[in-house]
Amino acid sequence: MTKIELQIKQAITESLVALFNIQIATTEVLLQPTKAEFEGQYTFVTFSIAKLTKKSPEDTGNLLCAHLLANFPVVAKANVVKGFLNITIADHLWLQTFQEIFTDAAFGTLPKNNIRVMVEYSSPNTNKPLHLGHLRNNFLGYSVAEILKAAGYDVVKANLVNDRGIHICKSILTYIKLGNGETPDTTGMKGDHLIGKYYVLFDKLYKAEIETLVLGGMPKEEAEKKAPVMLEAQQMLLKWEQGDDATISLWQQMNGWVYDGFNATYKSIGVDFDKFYYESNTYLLGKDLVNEGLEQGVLFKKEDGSVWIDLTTDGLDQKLLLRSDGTSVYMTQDLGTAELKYKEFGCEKSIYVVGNEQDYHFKVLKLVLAKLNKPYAAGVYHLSYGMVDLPSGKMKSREGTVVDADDLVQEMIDTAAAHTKELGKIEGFSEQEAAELYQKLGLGALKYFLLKVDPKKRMLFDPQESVEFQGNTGPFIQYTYARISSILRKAKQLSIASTQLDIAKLMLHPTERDTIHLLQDFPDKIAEAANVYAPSIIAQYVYDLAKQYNRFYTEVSIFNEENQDLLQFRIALSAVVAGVIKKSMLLLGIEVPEKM
RNA sequence: GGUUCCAUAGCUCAGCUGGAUAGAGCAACUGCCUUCUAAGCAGUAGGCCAUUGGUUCGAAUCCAAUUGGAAUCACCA
Repeated sequence: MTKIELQIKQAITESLVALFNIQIATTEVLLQPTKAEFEGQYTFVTFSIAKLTKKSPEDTGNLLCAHLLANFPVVAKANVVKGFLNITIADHLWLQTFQEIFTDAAFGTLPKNNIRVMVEYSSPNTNKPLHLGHLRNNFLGYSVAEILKAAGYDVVKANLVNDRGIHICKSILTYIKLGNGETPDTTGMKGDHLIGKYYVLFDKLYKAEIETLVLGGMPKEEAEKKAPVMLEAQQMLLKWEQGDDATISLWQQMNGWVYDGFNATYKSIGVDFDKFYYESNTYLLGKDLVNEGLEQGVLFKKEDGSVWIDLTTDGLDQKLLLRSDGTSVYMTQDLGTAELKYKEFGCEKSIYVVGNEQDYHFKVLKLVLAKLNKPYAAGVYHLSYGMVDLPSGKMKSREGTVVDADDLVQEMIDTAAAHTKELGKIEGFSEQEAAELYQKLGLGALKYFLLKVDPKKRMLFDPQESVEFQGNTGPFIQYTYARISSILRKAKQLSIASTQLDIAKLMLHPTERDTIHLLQDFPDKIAEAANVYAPSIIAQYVYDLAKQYNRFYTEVSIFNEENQDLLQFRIALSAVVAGVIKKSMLLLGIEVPEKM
C-alpha cells in the first residue's frame, strides 16, 4: 500500500466513524483504481458498506463524498456515480510523493528481511546444448533471484548440474566409436554442441540397430532392449559407477568441454550462479534420510527390499524411494540434495525452477520431507513454469524441431543489427558501441518476450513475433529509456540543475500526475512479484510506465517550458522514470542503452 | 482410466483477494515529424470472457457439471 492510498483509507475510515459510527480497520478499506472514463484516481465502492449504513449505495457515497471534501484536504475533488465514489488526489500530494521518491536513492529496493532463500535454476544435462526451453528456465530463475534480492531477501543462486547417467554415457560411447579423437579445438565447435552431436548420433545408431534386429525377426520391444549400443551404454554406466579410470577420465574431459560451452552461453545470456552442485557428487545422498524414515515408521519396506512411502491418504500413490537392490532413484537424491543445501546455506525457502512436467515429483518431494519432519520442508517451492511451444507444435529433440539457444540468441542479435541499420540509428556509434547495442536489443527482445508471460502458463514462441521491436516489447522500453537519456544529456549540457526542487505549488499536467501515480507503485510491484515469483508482473509494470512516459513526452514540452520550476520538475520526473525503467529491466536481466 | 493444469478480440497476452461500458500489443484502417529520438503518440474497427447451471445487490473472476486441450501417473531423470 502506498502512502497516498493509506491516507485515503484513513480518511474513509474516519469518515465512516463520524458519519455512521461504523468501525472498519483501515486495511479493510478496499480502494481500486478509477476507470479512465471517470474523473479521479482512486475509487471506493460503497455497496458492501451500504448494508451497514442502511442507506442506498448512492446516498452512502454522497454523504461520504461531502464529508471527505469538507474535512480532508488530501481529497481535492470527488464524485459519486451509482455506488462508486471517485476521488481525485490533490496535486500537492502527488508532488510531495514525487519529492520523496526523487530524494530516495534506494527507491525500489525494499528493506532487508534477513530471510535467506535459494533459487535453483538452469540445471542442465551435460549431454546436449541448451535450447529454447532452457532459456525460459534461465531467464526466469535469474529474474526471480534478482527480484527477491530487491525485495530484501538474501539470495543464493544455485545450479544442479546433471552430469551423470545413461544419457551422458550415450554421448561418450558414440564419441569413442566415431569421434576420431576430435575436440572443440580441432573442430571449432562449442563443446556442448560437439557432445550434442554425438548424442544425436547415438540415437541414429540405436535406431539402425533396432531396425536390423526387427528385420531379423525380433519383436520391437525386445530389440529396443537388446540393441548392442544400448547394452554398451549400460555397461559404461556400470563402469562409471565402479570408478573405472578410463571411463572417468574421458567423462571428465568431455564434461569439461560441455562446461566451457555452457559457460560461454551463460555469459552471453547474462546469467550467473553462486553455487554449483553436481549430481555425480550428490546422487548417492539421501539414503540416510530414507533410513531415518524407516526408523520413524514413515516409510515401509516391501518383501523384495525396496523402500516406499504411502501417500494414498494425501491423494497420491505409493512412491518408490529406494530400489530393491538398494540403489537410489531420482527422488532419493533430491531428498539428499535438499538436506545438503539446507546444511550448507540454512535457507528458509528453497525455490526450484523446474518445468511443470515435474509437478508430481515436487509434490511428492515436499510431502516426503514434511513427513520426515524436516524443518525446511515448508520452504520448498516448485516454481513450475509452462512449456514453450512453437507454432509448429511441441519441441522434440529427436525430430530436430528444437530451437538451439546459441543460434536463437545470435539470430536475435543479427535481427536487431539489421533493424537498427535500416532505421539509420547508428550514426556516431563506434563499431564496438554498435555491437554492444545490438547485443542489448537482441537479448532484450528475447528476454522480455519470454518473461512477459505469467511463468505458470504454457506459452507460444513465435519467432516472427519475438523479433518485433514495436509495442509491448523489450526494445520499446529500451527506446523509452534512450529517449530520456537524451533529454538528460541535453539538460546537463544546458546546465539545468534539478537537484533542489521547488515544486510544491506547481499545477500538474494529467500525464505528469499519472506518471507519478505509476512511479509510486513500484515498491508494491516488487513485493508482489517477489511473493508470487512472477517476473511478468515487473514486465507488465515497466511496459505501462514506459507507455505512460511516452504519453507525457508527446503531450508536454520540456525545454520550451518557461517556468523554471516546472522545467526542472519535468527533468527530474524524466530522470526518476529512467531510473525505475532501468531498475525494472535489470530485474528482468535486461540492459538498457543510453542511445539507440 | 486416476490426478493436476489450461480455455478472454483473427493472433499473442493482461485483467482473476467478486464491482461501473472487459484492457494492451501484433495484424487492418485513419490522423500526427520545421519543435526534446516517429523503435513514438492519438483514433477507428474487432468480444456470448469455451458451454450450462449455482452462489449474490453484482461473476471473466468463486462453486459444480459438461466440452475441448495439455501434463503426469516407470525399481527413468
